[in-house]
Amino acid sequence: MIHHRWDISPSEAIALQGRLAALVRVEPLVGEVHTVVGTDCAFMDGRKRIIAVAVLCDAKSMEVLTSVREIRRCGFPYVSGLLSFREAPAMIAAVRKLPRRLDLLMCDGQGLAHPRGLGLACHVGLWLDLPVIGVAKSRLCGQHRGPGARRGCRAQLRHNGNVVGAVVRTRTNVKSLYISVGHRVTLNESVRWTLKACRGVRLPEPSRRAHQYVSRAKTE
DNA sequence: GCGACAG
DNA sequence: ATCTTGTCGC
Repeated sequence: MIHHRWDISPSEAIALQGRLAALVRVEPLVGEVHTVVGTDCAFMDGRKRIIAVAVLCDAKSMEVLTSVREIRRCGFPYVSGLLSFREAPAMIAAVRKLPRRLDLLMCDGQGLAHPRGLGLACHVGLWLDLPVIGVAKSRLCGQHRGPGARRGCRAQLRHNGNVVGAVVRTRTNVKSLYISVGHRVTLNESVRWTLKACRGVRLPEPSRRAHQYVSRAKTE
């Protein structure tokens, strides 16, 4: 069963990740991608509440079509490797508020590039049964050679002998991004969509807009 | 014991 | 993530 309780202990969460990881599917996208959604979270009242934002963009122009938000009380502490238990509940609720259908989702964090193969992007993808790409700004696990300095350069991210993601230079001479599969998409498609969505800046447009919106919403 | 550690 | 202003470089 994919759906489960979220109010569990860190040790129970780790055990659960082991079971859920086996359900993640790496497969080509099905059908055309017309819309791409970006999500991001921020904290309010000194981490007492969490706000999640989901921004729906047109896949062709990457223009924003709609955005929604969800505010909840924080129910789980930040623990490296257990990020989804802290952010996924609010993030999932926000995505479900979107009025239109979404074809692809970008999460701010790792997908398969996770110690137990179940990063935030995988967890959200399984729960919603949607194609999800993990777009992280820094490394959680695995090693890699430095990708070239030019936009488009990439390097394999491997962990325990497996390729779990790609380190991608989305902008020349700017810190690279850690891309990995969340669910129902391949690593190559993930990299291509990420590059396609970066309009001259480091972060893909849906993610960048989600970050802007969540920061703004927090101050209102 | 020591260093690493998504957001 | 969050606390925070201006500043250096492409």
